[in-house]
Formats: sequence, C-alpha cells, structure tokens
Amino acid sequence: MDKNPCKSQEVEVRKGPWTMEEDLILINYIANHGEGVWNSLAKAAGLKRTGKSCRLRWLNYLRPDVRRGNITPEEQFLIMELHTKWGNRWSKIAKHLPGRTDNEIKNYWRTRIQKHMNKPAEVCYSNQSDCELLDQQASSSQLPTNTTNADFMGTSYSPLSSFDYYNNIEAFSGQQQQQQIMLQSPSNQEDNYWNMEDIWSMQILNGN
DNA sequence: AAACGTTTCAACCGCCAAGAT
DNA sequence: CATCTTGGCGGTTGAAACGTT
Repeated sequence: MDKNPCKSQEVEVRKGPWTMEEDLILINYIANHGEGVWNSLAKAAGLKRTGKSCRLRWLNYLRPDVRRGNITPEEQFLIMELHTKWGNRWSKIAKHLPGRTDNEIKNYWRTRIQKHMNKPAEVCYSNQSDCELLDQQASSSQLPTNTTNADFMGTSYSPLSSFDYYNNIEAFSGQQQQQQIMLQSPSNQEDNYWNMEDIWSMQILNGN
C-alpha cells in the first residue's frame, strides 16, 4: 500500500500549452456556469489543470472581450504614461486599456518599449509636435483598434512594433503602415497548438 | 538550405493579501 | 487569533517563430 494515501489520490496536473479541447471545455463550462472558485471549477469541468492555470488561460486568452495584437500608438502612449505614473503595476495599467491584459502589456513593455529605452538616441516621442502628428496619424489609421475574441474570425493580426512607428515617423505614412499589417494564414499548426479563431469558429459551429 | 541568433509571448512560479473556517 | 484556501499580481522562463548570415 502507498504509505501516503494522499499522494495516490493526487490528480495528475497538466502543465504547458493548452490544447483546443481544454480550451473548449473551459469556455463551455464558463458559458454554462460562469466564472469563480477556480479550483473547484477546474475539477468540476474535468480539467487536469490548477485553478490558477484555468483563471490565467481564461483571463489572458479565452475571454470574449480580449483584444489581441496591434497595440495602437494611442495605447502605447497610454502605457508609457501610466507606467511613468505607476511603475510595473501592470494590472492597474491594464484596467485603463479595455480588452488588454496585464500579461500582454507587461510583455509588450519588456519586449518593445524597455528594450528601446536602452537606446536613448532613437527615442523621439518627447517632441510635442511629433506627438500631435503621431496622434493625428494614429487616429486616421485604419488599424483595427477593437478586435476582440468575440469578433475574431478568420484573420489574426501580427502586432506592429509601434515603437518603430514612433522612431520612424516619415517611414510610416498611413498607407505604409497598413502595408505592415501581416495577415497570417489561418492556423495550420499541428496537434496541440491552436489559434483563437479556431476556437471561436468551433464555438459558432457548435451553436454556442 | 541550414545553422545560428534574436524576439515574442503563453504559461508557470512564488509571493502576498483577503476572506473563510 | 491562527491556519488554510483562494485569487491576484509581478517576475521569469522556455519554446516557437522569425530574422540573419
């Protein structure tokens, strides 16, 4: 007999990337029962994941109102402004960017903004007139600004480096910017890797 | 075409605070 | 009041994607 009965009863916990099946289980469960008490939700839904993992997956990826990709220049300004104000309070910053998650903002900051901040000569956004010009360009830009999982069908956008946008004002006319939008082909990734359009397409097909 | 380096981002980890028991 | 559970947060990691040579 197992000297540690608890151990033998421990449910195997899955880690790593979520499969489409797991995503669907979670989406369907929350659609039927709502969010809350993530540990028991994970068990009740039959997911071999921790409550934490389920919560994270839902909040950062599966929620219908999650916006993905294309941090707009306006959003970047806001992130920079709020970060100056509050520091690494990502969740607080995220609350001011509807549809954006703290994780996404944190990643964006670290990979796109912070990196460039180490190269001060390239930064030019302190110039007031440049900022106004950029705001104008940004507002006239046809970049999608409110793409969410809810209307996410068929196309996924590869995020522009809007820092490059700021650093190369002349190079980024609105037209050129549009050309920078790289449309990825629908996912044909193997087995366990899925795009959200796959998931939500399935949901629609399922009539959910 | 292949090897190698770099970038991106989903997911995990550890810590903390709040609420429940 | 002490302990446990849960949720939330920020930091970090590692694999995949992408770019360069």
